[in-house]
Amino acid sequence: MSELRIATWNVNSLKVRLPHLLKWLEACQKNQQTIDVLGLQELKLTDDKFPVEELARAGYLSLFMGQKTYNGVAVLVRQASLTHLNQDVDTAFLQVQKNIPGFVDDQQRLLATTLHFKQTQPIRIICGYFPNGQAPGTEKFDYKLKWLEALHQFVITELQHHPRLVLLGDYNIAPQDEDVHDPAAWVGQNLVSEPERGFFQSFLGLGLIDSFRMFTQAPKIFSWWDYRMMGFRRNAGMRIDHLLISPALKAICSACHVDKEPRKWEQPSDHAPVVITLTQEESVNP
DNA sequence: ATGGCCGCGCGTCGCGGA
Repeated sequence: MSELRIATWNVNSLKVRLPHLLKWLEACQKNQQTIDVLGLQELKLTDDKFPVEELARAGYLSLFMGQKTYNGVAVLVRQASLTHLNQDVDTAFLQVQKNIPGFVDDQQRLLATTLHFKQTQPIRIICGYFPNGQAPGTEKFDYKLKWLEALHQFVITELQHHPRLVLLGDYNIAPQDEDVHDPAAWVGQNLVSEPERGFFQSFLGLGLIDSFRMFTQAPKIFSWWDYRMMGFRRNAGMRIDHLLISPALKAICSACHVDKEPRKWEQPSDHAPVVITLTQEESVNP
């Protein structure tokens, strides 16, 4: 029996958070919870500043698309998890798509790629940093809805070509009231408003499954906590980072959890990583 | 305790984040 772990983490500046990232990857490995694929969001750096070498020394190949100050996404894959035919950057990241086709955007928010593993059949990864939206009624909110509509169309096409698909990232949407620390205070606001939740449901309507809700979870599990007002200490958070999986992956998905540990460290990201485990009977591509 | 943040940039406050 072999396992594959796929994670998402908004690091809120990779420059500041690289030590946390390396420490977390190492800690996971030490705990027999090695991360095989990691989608990162909010790199906040240009491509020339991406820490390719440091991550390579940690055993990971990197696909990334950054910009100055804002946004930026990456997909990391553990080299040792890839088949022997996919051992360098050019062969590891196949069928790369940068941003949403047909959606003109100067913000770097989406990477899609296909990975070929030793442990299991190929998997399509779509890593997104969904727009924040600021507040309903603003231009940024309109942009968020347009981005979501374009993504919805893109995912329809992707599912036709890639039955084994994970749509992961910082969705900036808390899908249900149970994903919000104080639902009454947040009614109609950004991250929980009806149109945003409507788009989240529309992804489920395509057959995607919220991996987190496949399993019994303790109440009040969140993935983001505001830096202000002692959000983390009060567990005043939201669950806005998600891994949606296609039906073909549902049967082998055996766990999904938020790892709060890195949020407790000094100078943390305001988001915690979320991890899914895929369990396969045996190796298929030795 | 009802309120306190953080990262970035030709910056020393304003913006964006969520």
